[in-house]
Amino acid sequence: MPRAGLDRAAVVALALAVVDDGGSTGFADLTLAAVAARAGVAVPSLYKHVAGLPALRREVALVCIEQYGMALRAVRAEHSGAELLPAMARSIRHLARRSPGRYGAVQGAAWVHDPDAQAVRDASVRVVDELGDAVTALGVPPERRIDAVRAVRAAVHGFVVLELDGGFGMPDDVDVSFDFLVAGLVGGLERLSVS
Amino acid sequence: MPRAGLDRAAVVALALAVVDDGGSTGFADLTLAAVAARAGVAVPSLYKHVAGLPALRREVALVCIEQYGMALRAVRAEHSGAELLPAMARSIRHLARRSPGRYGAVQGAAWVHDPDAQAVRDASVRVVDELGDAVTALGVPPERRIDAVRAVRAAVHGFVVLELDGGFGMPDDVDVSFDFLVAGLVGGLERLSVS
DNA sequence: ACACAAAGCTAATGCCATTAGCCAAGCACG
DNA sequence: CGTGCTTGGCTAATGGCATTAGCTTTGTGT
Repeated sequence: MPRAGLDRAAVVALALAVVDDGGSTGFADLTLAAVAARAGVAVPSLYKHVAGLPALRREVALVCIEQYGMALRAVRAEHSGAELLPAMARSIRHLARRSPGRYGAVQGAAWVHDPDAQAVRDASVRVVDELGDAVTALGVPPERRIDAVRAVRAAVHGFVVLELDGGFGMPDDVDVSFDFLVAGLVGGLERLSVS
Repeated sequence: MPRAGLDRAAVVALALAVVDDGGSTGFADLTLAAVAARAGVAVPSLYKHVAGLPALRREVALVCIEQYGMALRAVRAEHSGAELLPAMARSIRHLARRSPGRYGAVQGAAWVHDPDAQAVRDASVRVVDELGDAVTALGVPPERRIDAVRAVRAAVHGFVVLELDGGFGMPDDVDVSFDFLVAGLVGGLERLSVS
């Protein structure tokens, strides 16, 4: 029987493929059995490369969060000033729609109290910092920065989650609603810089 | 062996207790085994009262969504005009913090494409209608009503989800951030009525 | 050519949901 | 009071999953 030639990275890549194929619940539904099937290998063989399902989830989440952060950094390289925040918001939604499973991996903050997930936490902090720069570029004063970032995260994340779960029953144009939300957000934050 | 005297309602009540004890993942972690243990009964006995785990989840979700809707209706009975929306937002967050597991049940919109979940969908629609009334009371014009409701849902839901998952790393006062978010939301929507 | 580490495997355990089929409790009616 | 049926409980069996233990084979490095 020929070897499959797996390694840690290959297993994570297969897991990402499973997540991608699983729609918006792809991450929650991630299973060692599915990864093993895709690798053409028996389930216990995976333990030669990853410590178990929770560890694999952690690795997958790390990749997804880093990808998320890279997307935001790319946005920052191409936009500035008041354009930065709306561009980031659009980028986040775009990412979530293109890879709903991976977006789900970014969410599930089981990491918060997991001592083995420092890398995941660090990556999350970098993402939040990007958003902080964007609100600052909007003129938000430093003492409001945290509140502003929280508001942005809440609004964008909430919208995306509701959209992915099909929570917006009406067929009415969701793009318009998103632009409306972002415009309101930007307007509200800009007014902070003058008042 | 004496009978346990269960019925459908009792099983759902036990399931709600399991959800309540399970923190913010209580709904996701709901298990027939846990319910059976609490009932002092073997797992298969539950099938005499509910059709299975998915069905039990549906029943639990229905209770939670109706409770959610009742809370909003209670708010509407006590507030009006521009005070209605902020009061509802606070009520939603309060509910979520007091019963994170139940809030999780409201979320998981697996119901959207489940033919057996019409009652759940109907209850959700009633909740959204409450919010629609609140934005209307703020002076939002009818053609913006849908966008406004979506923005409110996204912002509040996003905030609550991030808060429950511990997604707000900083210890900085989360109450202040929530008030900030709600104030921004109300301000943005009010400006629609004049422009 | 040999030895040893790494990468597969099978077998076994345990937890969960679900189905089938058995048994006893309690009520309903003669 | 008894006879019997409905009903709510049970055990046993099946199948999916994760995990652990321990065996075997492959490849590589010397």
